[in-house]
Amino acid sequence: MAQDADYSCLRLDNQLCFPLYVCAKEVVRRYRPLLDDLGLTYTQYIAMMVLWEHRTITAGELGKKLYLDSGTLTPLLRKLEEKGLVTRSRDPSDERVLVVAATPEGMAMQDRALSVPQSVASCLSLDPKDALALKGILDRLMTEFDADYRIGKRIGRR
Amino acid sequence: MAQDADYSCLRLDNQLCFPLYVCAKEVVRRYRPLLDDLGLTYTQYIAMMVLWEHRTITAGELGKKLYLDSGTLTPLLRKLEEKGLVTRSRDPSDERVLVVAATPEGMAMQDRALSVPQSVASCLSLDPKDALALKGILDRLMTEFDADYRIGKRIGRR
DNA sequence: AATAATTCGATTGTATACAATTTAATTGAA
DNA sequence: TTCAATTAAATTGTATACAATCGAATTATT
Repeated sequence: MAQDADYSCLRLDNQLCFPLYVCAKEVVRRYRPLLDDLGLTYTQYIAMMVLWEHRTITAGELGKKLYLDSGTLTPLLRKLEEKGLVTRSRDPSDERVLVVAATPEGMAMQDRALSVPQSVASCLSLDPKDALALKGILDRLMTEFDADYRIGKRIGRR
Repeated sequence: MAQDADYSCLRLDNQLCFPLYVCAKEVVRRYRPLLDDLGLTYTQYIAMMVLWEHRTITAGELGKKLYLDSGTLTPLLRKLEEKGLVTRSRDPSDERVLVVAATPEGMAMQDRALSVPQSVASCLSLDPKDALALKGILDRLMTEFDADYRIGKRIGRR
Protein backbone atom coordinates (compact mmCIF):
# COMPACT_ATOMS: atom_id res chain seq x y z
CA MET A 1 0.00 0.00 0.00
CA ALA A 2 1.41 3.31 -1.05
CA GLN A 3 1.83 5.92 1.64
CA ASP A 4 -1.05 8.34 2.09
CA ALA A 5 -3.00 7.03 -0.89
CA ASP A 6 -6.72 7.80 -0.88
CA TYR A 7 -8.59 4.56 -1.28
CA SER A 8 -12.07 6.02 -0.76
CA CYS A 9 -12.93 5.50 -4.43
CA LEU A 10 -12.51 1.75 -3.83
CA ARG A 11 -15.00 1.58 -0.99
CA LEU A 12 -18.08 -0.47 -1.76
CA ASP A 13 -20.31 2.32 -0.42
CA ASN A 14 -18.97 4.76 -2.98
CA GLN A 15 -19.65 2.61 -6.02
CA LEU A 16 -22.52 3.20 -8.39
CA CYS A 17 -22.08 -0.15 -10.09
CA PHE A 18 -22.60 -2.14 -6.92
CA PRO A 19 -26.16 -1.08 -6.04
CA LEU A 20 -26.95 -1.41 -9.75
CA TYR A 21 -25.63 -4.97 -9.72
CA VAL A 22 -27.40 -5.86 -6.48
CA CYS A 23 -30.75 -4.28 -7.36
CA ALA A 24 -30.82 -6.00 -10.74
CA LYS A 25 -30.18 -9.37 -9.13
CA GLU A 26 -32.68 -8.83 -6.34
CA VAL A 27 -35.41 -7.59 -8.65
CA VAL A 28 -34.94 -10.62 -10.89
CA ARG A 29 -35.21 -12.75 -7.74
CA ARG A 30 -38.61 -11.20 -7.04
CA TYR A 31 -39.78 -12.57 -10.38
CA ARG A 32 -38.76 -16.12 -9.61
CA PRO A 33 -41.72 -17.35 -7.54
CA LEU A 34 -44.15 -15.73 -9.97
CA LEU A 35 -42.47 -17.10 -13.07
CA ASP A 36 -42.19 -20.54 -11.48
CA ASP A 37 -45.96 -20.79 -11.92
CA LEU A 38 -45.42 -20.31 -15.67
CA GLY A 39 -42.43 -22.62 -15.73
CA LEU A 40 -40.23 -19.80 -17.01
CA THR A 41 -36.95 -18.29 -15.85
CA TYR A 42 -36.48 -14.54 -16.02
CA THR A 43 -34.42 -14.71 -19.20
CA GLN A 44 -36.95 -17.01 -20.81
CA TYR A 45 -39.67 -14.57 -19.74
CA ILE A 46 -38.12 -11.55 -21.46
CA ALA A 47 -37.54 -13.67 -24.56
CA MET A 48 -41.23 -14.62 -24.53
CA MET A 49 -42.10 -10.94 -24.10
CA VAL A 50 -40.44 -10.16 -27.41
CA LEU A 51 -42.21 -13.08 -29.04
CA TRP A 52 -45.59 -12.08 -27.63
CA GLU A 53 -45.10 -8.74 -29.35
CA HIS A 54 -43.61 -9.96 -32.62
CA ARG A 55 -44.62 -13.61 -32.78
CA THR A 56 -41.72 -14.31 -35.12
CA ILE A 57 -38.16 -13.01 -35.00
CA THR A 58 -34.69 -14.15 -36.01
CA ALA A 59 -32.30 -15.27 -33.29
CA GLY A 60 -29.98 -12.43 -34.20
CA GLU A 61 -32.66 -9.77 -33.82
CA LEU A 62 -33.80 -11.31 -30.56
CA GLY A 63 -30.23 -11.19 -29.27
CA LYS A 64 -29.95 -7.51 -30.16
CA LYS A 65 -33.18 -6.69 -28.36
CA LEU A 66 -32.24 -8.64 -25.24
CA TYR A 67 -28.51 -7.81 -25.31
CA LEU A 68 -27.67 -11.50 -25.28
CA ASP A 69 -25.31 -13.44 -27.50
CA SER A 70 -25.68 -16.87 -29.07
CA GLY A 71 -23.87 -18.56 -26.21
CA THR A 72 -26.81 -17.66 -23.99
CA LEU A 73 -29.60 -17.73 -26.55
CA THR A 74 -28.88 -21.07 -28.21
CA PRO A 75 -29.51 -23.21 -25.13
CA LEU A 76 -32.32 -20.91 -23.95
CA LEU A 77 -34.24 -21.20 -27.21
CA ARG A 78 -33.76 -24.95 -27.19
CA LYS A 79 -35.39 -25.07 -23.76
CA LEU A 80 -38.32 -22.92 -24.91
CA GLU A 81 -38.75 -25.30 -27.84
CA GLU A 82 -38.69 -28.31 -25.51
CA LYS A 83 -41.45 -26.66 -23.47
CA GLY A 84 -43.46 -26.31 -26.67
CA LEU A 85 -43.56 -22.51 -26.49
CA VAL A 86 -41.56 -21.74 -29.64
CA THR A 87 -40.46 -23.34 -32.88
CA ARG A 88 -36.96 -23.05 -34.30
CA SER A 89 -36.45 -23.21 -38.05
CA ARG A 90 -34.04 -21.96 -40.67
CA ASP A 91 -34.80 -19.13 -43.04
CA PRO A 92 -35.06 -20.85 -46.47
CA SER A 93 -33.59 -17.78 -48.18
CA ASP A 94 -30.58 -17.81 -45.84
CA GLU A 95 -29.88 -21.05 -44.08
CA ARG A 96 -27.60 -19.36 -41.55
CA VAL A 97 -30.52 -17.50 -40.00
CA LEU A 98 -32.53 -19.11 -37.22
CA VAL A 99 -36.18 -18.09 -37.18
CA VAL A 100 -37.93 -18.30 -33.83
CA ALA A 101 -41.71 -18.27 -33.68
CA ALA A 102 -44.12 -18.53 -30.77
CA THR A 103 -46.44 -21.51 -30.88
CA PRO A 104 -50.15 -21.10 -30.04
CA GLU A 105 -49.30 -22.42 -26.57
CA GLY A 106 -46.53 -19.85 -26.32
CA MET A 107 -48.85 -17.04 -27.32
CA ALA A 108 -51.54 -18.30 -24.93
CA MET A 109 -49.16 -18.03 -22.01
CA GLN A 110 -49.37 -14.26 -22.34
CA ASP A 111 -52.73 -14.28 -20.55
CA ARG A 112 -51.30 -16.10 -17.57
CA ALA A 113 -48.39 -13.64 -17.47
CA LEU A 114 -50.60 -10.54 -17.35
CA SER A 115 -50.49 -10.26 -13.57
CA VAL A 116 -46.72 -10.67 -13.25
CA PRO A 117 -45.54 -7.06 -13.76
CA GLN A 118 -47.98 -5.69 -11.22
CA SER A 119 -47.18 -8.40 -8.68
CA VAL A 120 -43.48 -7.65 -8.84
CA ALA A 121 -44.01 -3.89 -8.68
CA SER A 122 -46.19 -4.24 -5.60
CA CYS A 123 -43.54 -6.10 -3.65
CA LEU A 124 -40.80 -3.59 -4.45
CA SER A 125 -42.09 -0.59 -2.51
CA LEU A 126 -40.40 1.77 -4.94
CA ASP A 127 -41.74 5.31 -4.96
CA PRO A 128 -43.57 5.89 -8.30
CA LYS A 129 -41.61 9.08 -8.81
CA ASP A 130 -38.35 7.20 -8.25
CA ALA A 131 -39.47 4.40 -10.54
CA LEU A 132 -40.09 6.87 -13.36
CA ALA A 133 -36.79 8.67 -12.82
CA LEU A 134 -34.98 5.36 -12.64
CA LYS A 135 -36.49 4.13 -15.88
CA GLY A 136 -35.62 7.39 -17.61
CA ILE A 137 -31.97 7.30 -16.59
CA LEU A 138 -31.54 3.60 -17.33
CA ASP A 139 -33.27 3.85 -20.72
CA ARG A 140 -30.90 6.68 -21.60
CA LEU A 141 -27.89 4.68 -20.45
CA MET A 142 -29.08 1.67 -22.42
CA THR A 143 -29.10 3.77 -25.58
CA GLU A 144 -25.36 4.23 -25.14
CA PHE A 145 -24.92 0.48 -25.12
CA ASP A 146 -27.08 0.28 -28.22
CA ALA A 147 -24.61 2.54 -29.96
CA ASP A 148 -21.78 0.20 -29.00
CA TYR A 149 -23.67 -2.64 -30.59
CA ARG A 150 -24.38 -0.75 -33.78
CA ILE A 151 -20.72 0.14 -34.26
CA GLY A 152 -20.42 -3.53 -35.02
CA LYS A 153 -18.50 -5.24 -32.33
CA ARG A 154 -19.19 -5.37 -28.66
CA ILE A 155 -16.46 -4.04 -26.44
CA GLY A 156 -13.80 -6.57 -25.67
CA ARG A 157 -14.47 -8.65 -28.75
CA ARG A 158 -11.84 -9.42 -31.33
CA MET B 1 -55.32 -14.87 -26.12
CA ALA B 2 -58.32 -13.35 -24.45
CA GLN B 3 -60.40 -10.95 -26.46
CA ASP B 4 -59.52 -7.27 -26.11
CA ALA B 5 -56.96 -7.86 -23.38
CA ASP B 6 -54.44 -5.07 -22.89
CA TYR B 7 -50.99 -6.58 -23.12
CA SER B 8 -49.09 -3.29 -23.00
CA CYS B 9 -47.80 -4.06 -19.50
CA LEU B 10 -45.99 -7.05 -21.00
CA ARG B 11 -44.11 -5.04 -23.60
CA LEU B 12 -40.35 -4.99 -23.09
CA ASP B 13 -40.31 -1.21 -23.55
CA ASN B 14 -42.63 -0.73 -20.61
CA GLN B 15 -40.58 -2.71 -18.12
CA LEU B 16 -38.43 -1.13 -15.46
CA CYS B 17 -36.68 -4.39 -14.64
CA PHE B 18 -35.34 -4.87 -18.14
CA PRO B 19 -33.17 -1.74 -18.45
CA LEU B 20 -32.04 -2.41 -14.88
CA TYR B 21 -31.01 -5.93 -15.86
CA VAL B 22 -29.32 -4.80 -19.08
CA CYS B 23 -27.49 -1.83 -17.57
CA ALA B 24 -26.15 -3.92 -14.71
CA LYS B 25 -24.81 -6.52 -17.14
CA GLU B 26 -23.32 -3.97 -19.50
CA VAL B 27 -21.68 -1.95 -16.75
CA VAL B 28 -20.11 -5.10 -15.35
CA ARG B 29 -18.88 -5.83 -18.88
CA ARG B 30 -17.10 -2.48 -18.92
CA TYR B 31 -15.10 -3.63 -15.92
CA ARG B 32 -13.90 -6.80 -17.58
CA PRO B 33 -10.96 -5.51 -19.66
CA LEU B 34 -9.76 -3.40 -16.72
CA LEU B 35 -10.05 -6.19 -14.19
CA ASP B 36 -8.39 -8.64 -16.56
CA ASP B 37 -5.19 -6.73 -15.89
CA LEU B 38 -5.60 -7.55 -12.21
CA GLY B 39 -6.64 -11.12 -12.91
CA LEU B 40 -9.98 -10.54 -11.18
CA THR B 41 -13.58 -11.02 -12.20
CA TYR B 42 -16.17 -8.44 -11.17
CA THR B 43 -17.46 -10.55 -8.30
CA GLN B 44 -13.95 -11.22 -7.09
CA TYR B 45 -13.28 -7.48 -7.33
CA ILE B 46 -16.16 -6.46 -5.07
CA ALA B 47 -15.13 -9.18 -2.63
CA MET B 48 -11.61 -7.73 -2.59
CA MET B 49 -13.10 -4.28 -2.07
CA VAL B 50 -14.65 -5.44 1.20
CA LEU B 51 -11.36 -7.05 2.22
CA TRP B 52 -9.37 -3.93 1.36
CA GLU B 53 -11.57 -2.05 3.77
CA HIS B 54 -11.80 -4.65 6.55
CA ARG B 55 -8.83 -6.91 5.89
CA THR B 56 -10.56 -9.72 7.78
CA ILE B 57 -14.20 -10.79 7.70
CA THR B 58 -16.23 -13.94 8.12
CA ALA B 59 -17.71 -15.58 5.04
CA GLY B 60 -21.18 -14.98 6.41
CA GLU B 61 -20.63 -11.25 6.89
CA LEU B 62 -19.07 -10.99 3.44
CA GLY B 63 -22.10 -12.69 1.95
CA LYS B 64 -24.42 -10.21 3.67
CA LYS B 65 -22.45 -7.25 2.37
CA LEU B 66 -22.31 -8.58 -1.19
CA TYR B 67 -25.79 -10.15 -1.21
CA LEU B 68 -24.30 -13.48 -2.19
CA ASP B 69 -24.86 -16.90 -0.67
CA SER B 70 -22.43 -19.70 0.07
CA GLY B 71 -23.13 -21.38 -3.26
CA THR B 72 -21.46 -18.43 -4.95
CA LEU B 73 -18.97 -17.47 -2.28
CA THR B 74 -17.46 -20.86 -1.50
CA PRO B 75 -15.92 -21.42 -4.95
CA LEU B 76 -15.11 -17.71 -5.33
CA LEU B 77 -13.14 -17.57 -2.09
CA ARG B 78 -11.32 -20.74 -3.06
CA LYS B 79 -10.21 -19.05 -6.27
CA LEU B 80 -9.03 -15.95 -4.42
CA GLU B 81 -7.06 -18.21 -2.11
CA GLU B 82 -5.51 -20.02 -5.10
CA LYS B 83 -4.43 -16.65 -6.46
CA GLY B 84 -2.75 -15.96 -3.13
CA LEU B 85 -4.93 -12.93 -2.39
CA VAL B 86 -6.73 -14.25 0.69
CA THR B 87 -6.42 -16.91 3.35
CA ARG B 88 -9.30 -19.07 4.53
CA SER B 89 -9.31 -20.39 8.08
CA ARG B 90 -11.77 -21.48 10.71
CA ASP B 91 -12.66 -19.40 13.74
CA PRO B 92 -11.15 -21.37 16.68
CA SER B 93 -14.01 -20.31 18.94
CA ASP B 94 -16.60 -21.55 16.42
CA GLU B 95 -15.35 -24.03 13.88
CA ARG B 96 -18.40 -23.48 11.67
CA VAL B 97 -17.28 -19.97 10.84
CA LEU B 98 -14.94 -19.35 7.93
CA VAL B 99 -12.62 -16.39 8.43
CA VAL B 100 -11.35 -14.73 5.28
CA ALA B 101 -8.33 -12.45 5.44
CA ALA B 102 -6.50 -10.54 2.74
CA THR B 103 -2.84 -11.50 2.33
CA PRO B 104 -0.17 -8.80 1.91
CA GLU B 105 -0.35 -9.49 -1.84
CA GLY B 106 -4.12 -9.07 -1.70
CA MET B 107 -3.82 -5.77 0.12
CA ALA B 108 -1.12 -4.60 -2.27
CA MET B 109 -3.42 -5.10 -5.23
CA GLN B 110 -5.44 -2.14 -3.99
CA ASP B 111 -2.87 0.25 -5.47
CA ARG B 112 -3.19 -1.29 -8.90
CA ALA B 113 -6.99 -1.08 -8.64
CA LEU B 114 -7.04 2.63 -7.84
CA SER B 115 -7.60 3.70 -11.44
CA VAL B 116 -10.41 1.24 -12.13
CA PRO B 117 -13.45 3.21 -10.89
CA GLN B 118 -12.48 6.33 -12.83
CA SER B 119 -11.73 4.34 -15.99
CA VAL B 120 -15.13 2.72 -15.96
CA ALA B 121 -16.93 5.97 -15.17
CA SER B 122 -15.22 7.71 -18.06
CA CYS B 123 -16.41 5.16 -20.59
CA LEU B 124 -20.02 5.31 -19.45
CA SER B 125 -20.93 8.85 -20.52
CA LEU B 126 -23.47 9.10 -17.73
CA ASP B 127 -24.47 12.62 -16.77
CA PRO B 128 -23.07 13.36 -13.25
CA LYS B 129 -26.49 14.55 -12.16
CA ASP B 130 -28.06 11.31 -13.40
CA ALA B 131 -25.33 9.26 -11.77
CA LEU B 132 -26.05 10.85 -8.41
CA ALA B 133 -29.81 10.46 -8.75
CA LEU B 134 -29.35 6.85 -9.85
CA LYS B 135 -27.14 6.02 -6.89
CA GLY B 136 -29.62 7.61 -4.51
CA ILE B 137 -32.59 5.66 -5.81
CA LEU B 138 -30.71 2.36 -6.00
CA ASP B 139 -29.20 2.76 -2.54
CA ARG B 140 -32.69 3.36 -1.19
CA LEU B 141 -34.02 0.31 -3.02
CA MET B 142 -31.14 -1.79 -1.72
CA THR B 143 -32.11 -0.92 1.84
CA GLU B 144 -35.41 -2.66 1.22
CA PHE B 145 -33.56 -5.82 0.27
CA ASP B 146 -31.45 -5.43 3.39
CA ALA B 147 -34.62 -5.59 5.45
CA ASP B 148 -35.55 -8.86 3.75
CA TYR B 149 -32.18 -10.26 4.72
CA ARG B 150 -32.46 -9.14 8.32
CA ILE B 151 -35.81 -10.84 8.76
CA GLY B 152 -33.70 -13.93 8.56
CA LYS B 153 -34.41 -15.79 5.41
CA ARG B 154 -34.25 -14.60 1.85
CA ILE B 155 -37.46 -14.67 -0.12
CA GLY B 156 -38.25 -18.01 -1.64
CA ARG B 157 -36.26 -19.98 0.90
CA ARG B 158 -37.77 -22.71 3.00
C1' DA C 1 -16.00 -18.55 -61.49
C1' DA C 2 -12.74 -19.04 -57.68
C1' DT C 3 -11.30 -17.29 -53.52
C1' DA C 4 -11.35 -14.21 -49.65
C1' DA C 5 -13.97 -11.95 -46.20
C1' DT C 6 -18.05 -11.73 -43.62
C1' DT C 7 -21.97 -13.26 -41.13
C1' DC C 8 -24.85 -16.26 -38.26
C1' DG C 9 -25.42 -19.82 -34.93
C1' DA C 10 -23.46 -23.39 -32.41
C1' DT C 11 -19.96 -24.94 -29.35
C1' DT C 12 -16.53 -24.82 -25.63
C1' DG C 13 -14.80 -23.34 -21.36
C1' DT C 14 -14.97 -20.44 -17.25
C1' DA C 15 -17.43 -18.00 -13.73
C1' DT C 16 -21.29 -16.66 -11.62
C1' DA C 17 -26.06 -17.05 -9.17
C1' DC C 18 -29.11 -19.37 -6.40
C1' DA C 19 -32.52 -22.98 -4.62
C1' DA C 20 -32.28 -27.05 -2.10
C1' DT C 21 -29.95 -30.32 0.51
C1' DT C 22 -26.30 -31.96 3.43
C1' DT C 23 -22.83 -31.97 7.07
C1' DA C 24 -20.64 -30.46 11.04
C1' DA C 25 -20.64 -27.50 15.03
C1' DT C 26 -23.11 -25.07 18.44
C1' DT C 27 -27.01 -23.84 21.20
C1' DG C 28 -31.24 -24.71 23.56
C1' DA C 29 -34.65 -27.33 25.97
C1' DA C 30 -36.55 -31.01 28.57
C1' DT D 1 -26.94 -34.04 30.13
C1' DT D 2 -28.82 -35.85 26.13
C1' DC D 3 -31.17 -34.92 22.18
C1' DA D 4 -33.66 -31.62 19.33
C1' DA D 5 -33.29 -27.10 16.93
C1' DT D 6 -30.35 -23.93 14.87
C1' DT D 7 -26.56 -22.13 12.39
C1' DA D 8 -22.60 -21.76 8.95
C1' DA D 9 -20.49 -23.59 4.98
C1' DA D 10 -20.18 -26.81 1.60
C1' DT D 11 -22.32 -29.41 -1.99
C1' DT D 12 -25.45 -30.45 -5.84
C1' DG D 13 -28.01 -29.28 -9.77
C1' DT D 14 -29.90 -25.97 -13.07
C1' DA D 15 -29.64 -21.81 -15.69
C1' DT D 16 -27.49 -17.99 -17.11
C1' DA D 17 -23.63 -14.91 -19.19
C1' DC D 18 -20.01 -14.23 -22.20
C1' DA D 19 -15.31 -14.58 -24.53
C1' DA D 20 -13.32 -17.27 -27.93
C1' DT D 21 -13.50 -20.43 -31.51
C1' DC D 22 -15.61 -23.14 -35.12
C1' DG D 23 -18.29 -24.43 -39.24
C1' DA D 24 -21.45 -23.55 -42.69
C1' DA D 25 -23.68 -20.28 -45.66
C1' DT D 26 -23.48 -15.99 -48.00
C1' DT D 27 -21.41 -11.99 -50.02
C1' DA D 28 -17.73 -9.40 -51.98
C1' DT D 29 -13.57 -9.22 -54.80
C1' DT D 30 -10.80 -9.99 -58.32
